[in-house]
Amino acid sequence: MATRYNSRMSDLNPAQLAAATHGDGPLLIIAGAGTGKTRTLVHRVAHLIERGVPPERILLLTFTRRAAQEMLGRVERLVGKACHHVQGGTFHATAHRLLRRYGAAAGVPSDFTIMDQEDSQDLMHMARVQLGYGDKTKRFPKKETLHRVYSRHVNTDIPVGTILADEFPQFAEFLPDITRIFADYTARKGTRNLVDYDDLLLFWAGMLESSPEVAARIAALYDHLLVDEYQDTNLLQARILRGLCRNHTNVTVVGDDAQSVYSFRGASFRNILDFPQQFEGTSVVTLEQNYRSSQPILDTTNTLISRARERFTKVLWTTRTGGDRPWLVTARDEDEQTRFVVDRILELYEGGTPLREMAVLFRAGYMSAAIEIELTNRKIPFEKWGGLRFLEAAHVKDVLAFLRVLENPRDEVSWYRILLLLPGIGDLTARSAIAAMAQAAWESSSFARYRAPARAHAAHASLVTLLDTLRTGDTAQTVSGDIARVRKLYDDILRERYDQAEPRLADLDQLETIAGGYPSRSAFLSAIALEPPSNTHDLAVGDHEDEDVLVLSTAHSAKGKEWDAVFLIWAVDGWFPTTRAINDDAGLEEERRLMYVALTRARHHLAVSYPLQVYGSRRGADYSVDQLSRFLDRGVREKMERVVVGTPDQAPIMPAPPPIVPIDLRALMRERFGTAESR
DNA sequence: TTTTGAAGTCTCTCC
DNA sequence: GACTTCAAAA
Repeated sequence: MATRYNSRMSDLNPAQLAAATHGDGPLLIIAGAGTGKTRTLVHRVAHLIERGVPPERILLLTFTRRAAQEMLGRVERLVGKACHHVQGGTFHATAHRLLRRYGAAAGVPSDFTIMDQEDSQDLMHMARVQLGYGDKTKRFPKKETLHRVYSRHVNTDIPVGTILADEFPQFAEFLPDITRIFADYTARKGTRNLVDYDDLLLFWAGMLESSPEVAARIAALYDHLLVDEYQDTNLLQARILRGLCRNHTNVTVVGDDAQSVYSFRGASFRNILDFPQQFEGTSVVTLEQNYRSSQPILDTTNTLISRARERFTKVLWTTRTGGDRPWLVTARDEDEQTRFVVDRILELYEGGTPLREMAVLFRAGYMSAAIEIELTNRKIPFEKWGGLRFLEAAHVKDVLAFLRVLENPRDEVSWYRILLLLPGIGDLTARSAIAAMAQAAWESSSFARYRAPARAHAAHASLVTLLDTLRTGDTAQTVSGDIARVRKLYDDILRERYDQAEPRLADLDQLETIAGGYPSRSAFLSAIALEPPSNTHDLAVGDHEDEDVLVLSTAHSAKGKEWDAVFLIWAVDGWFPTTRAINDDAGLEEERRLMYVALTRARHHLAVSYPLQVYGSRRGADYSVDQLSRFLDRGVREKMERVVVGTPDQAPIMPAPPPIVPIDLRALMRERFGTAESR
């Protein structure tokens, strides 16, 4: 038994070995980028299993489902199929599983529906309108803002008033109104049997803190807890961990404060810094030897992150020698940038680097549009991670809404969405129908009994028929069968509503296919809310691991990954860092860490590019001259190789004299804070 | 009361 | 440059 695993352990360096074979008690692993963090965690799981810990009593919390699967796959290669029973997934998915099983005991009905972010915002909107904040006498926060404040409050425990004062001072005066809306929002979720993302965590923490019997049962499920990417967890998640540590303190967390990039959802690298205080007797292991990147790349990224205000000091080093310096590519404009990236990709490909070993990274999803077009033209296969998602498309959400009201007749958000689709029904009719159903305690035939106005008779009748068919066929029917039936009604509406119907109909075909893989409607609905397919390839059946496809990804979605060659595009001030963060120290620091994450993905080749001139309407201008990202300061640039493509001194092709737009600080301030200029 | 057209907003990151 | 929201017409 020990032989197999001992031989595997020889792959590890002393620090990794110490972490992997750590006994009981809390363990904090500070792991710099590319230092074999995953390898260490994988070996630790293997070690625990070999030591006799039952796999099903190990809980591995990761940032994405993909990360969990990848790790468990590697554990399997070490210890065999025993690891199949290791519990794993995201915090949210784990919370979901536990709530379905133990929620009832803690007062949470087990048949709830999960709302995604947009649903939550819609429900927030309903609360807002209901309470009479719809009229525009004064500037009042929109549903997105309301939801953001709410979510931050739940995840960080920061009082709503403080959040408003810090981040939305222009809305601070509305605190009492906002509090009322939040109260109504919460009540609505309760009566409609809806649960948002934050509730999943909140109820999990609640089960552990308020109900001793349930808490004991849940805490007794696991002997060892392991958490990956701990720098991206928030206070609520830390509370959950503490709650799980009733009977033992066998909790291992791994993270890198320099890679904390999710503060927008309440994460704080404080969690890492405070871990030793929260768990007494913590052992700390630091991993500093980098196995990923060449020395010149490391020199560049080390310099970049050395500018950070506050961090654990650790300098990554490698024994690898040689390698090219990263390129800093100045392109005349976006076209030149695109051409450079695609040409270089082909060059590397000709040289033997598979497409799968290359990635193009950017700050936000929409920045890859030009590259996508060019790749399509040149017939280079790619997949895109992050950015706008398939499931967020309006037509997909429409179809899902039908399934959701079947699953949860009290789902007000979905009812409203469906009703508005029907000809002859608008806002008012939809609300009155919903009110009638609420009156009838959401009894399933109450919609059929609703007396629709004359012009909506036909629509009402066909919807009643459809829902009846779907309800009665319940037992024998498949989820994709349900969707097919919904589409008999919906496809016509879709053609009516959208200009380019064809690609949208194709999306629905795909949805039908995915649904085929799920045993029940509720399993399907929960799964797609918690683990949405992250790229178009995930949607197709089967695995595509072996396919040779280039990756386009947001910097966020690239975290935890690595490639032989990495291209970071749009390294322009105002894009990366985004303008939103420029007046905010903490935001700027996070942007810097995000760029650090992006650049440290590269093993051998790294190119950072930025176009000098941008055409098109950005703040109303036809044209602007851009500056290199402030993060690539002189010290960083000295570690890089400068490359110029296009002819930058050539006069730009454009109408009229160049209306160069300086950043108007006053306008920005006015936008942020209303009228006052001082601050 | 719904629908349609036009002005206005605001750009992100993810479970 | 896309999507939402607001206002007028059917």
